[in-house]
Amino acid sequence: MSYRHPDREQIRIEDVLSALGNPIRLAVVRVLDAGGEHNCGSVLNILGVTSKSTMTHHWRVLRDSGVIWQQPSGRENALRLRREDLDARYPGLLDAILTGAVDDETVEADRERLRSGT
Amino acid sequence: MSYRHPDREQIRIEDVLSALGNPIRLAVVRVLDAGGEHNCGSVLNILGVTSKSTMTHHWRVLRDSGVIWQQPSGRENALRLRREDLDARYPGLLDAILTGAVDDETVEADRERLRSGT
DNA sequence: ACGAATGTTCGTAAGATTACGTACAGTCGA
DNA sequence: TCGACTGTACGTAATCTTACGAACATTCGT
Repeated sequence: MSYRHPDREQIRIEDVLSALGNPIRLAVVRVLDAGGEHNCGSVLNILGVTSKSTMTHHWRVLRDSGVIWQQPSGRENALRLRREDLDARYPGLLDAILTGAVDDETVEADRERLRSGT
Repeated sequence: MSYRHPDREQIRIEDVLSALGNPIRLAVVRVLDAGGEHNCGSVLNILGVTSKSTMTHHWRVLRDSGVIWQQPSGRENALRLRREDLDARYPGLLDAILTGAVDDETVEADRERLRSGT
């Protein structure tokens, strides 16, 4: 069986934003964007967190908002970022978000360095 | 009395995304971006919705996430989009979102035309 | 066919979000 | 100073979100 995904034209920016406005789901997108083949378990291992059932919820949010493809393949689910669709509908959005997430880490690390020692 | 706003470096992208992942708040940002002087009441009138107390909640979310400035001025609250800070931290993000919101409306209107008549 | 592997579904629960009315605090104008 | 105006604070309520364990369905390898 396969999942229902929104068509490209059915994607809505507010759904994309609220999907990515969650640390776990944003981290998922960063993992998928970094490349490589991924399934639920591999992402779960990389993030080193949460239960499978919790992730099932996050997969649905990401799928329903149009951010990822999730396709059963054997007993696994192949996961892919819908970059082409997102770039077509919202040029620059995904890159700005991914770059911003990296920037947040940098800024956070800088603040940390300042706090402990000079 | 005035409000607590995050410094530019304290802004976090996930907070920005979840703040804007709400139709009312996204609409607020579009109104502020369109220019002109605004206070709570003027935005409330333009959007033509919801109660003042509900909006007080949304002002807080937008303020705490670093999306807007909210400054008491007389008996009103001046509202301004923190475009410089957002552009500095997340280049291209705000424009991509605002453009995307417009695009969503266009796509929606096209789908509507197709549904009713040819 | 059996057992291991992958991921979903279901039930449950704690906490967050959104919404609204009423009461309140501060400011302005007459 | 009094009343109107702007917006917040508080209480309440419905709904959504996030999380997790246990049971389950499907697929793979042997």
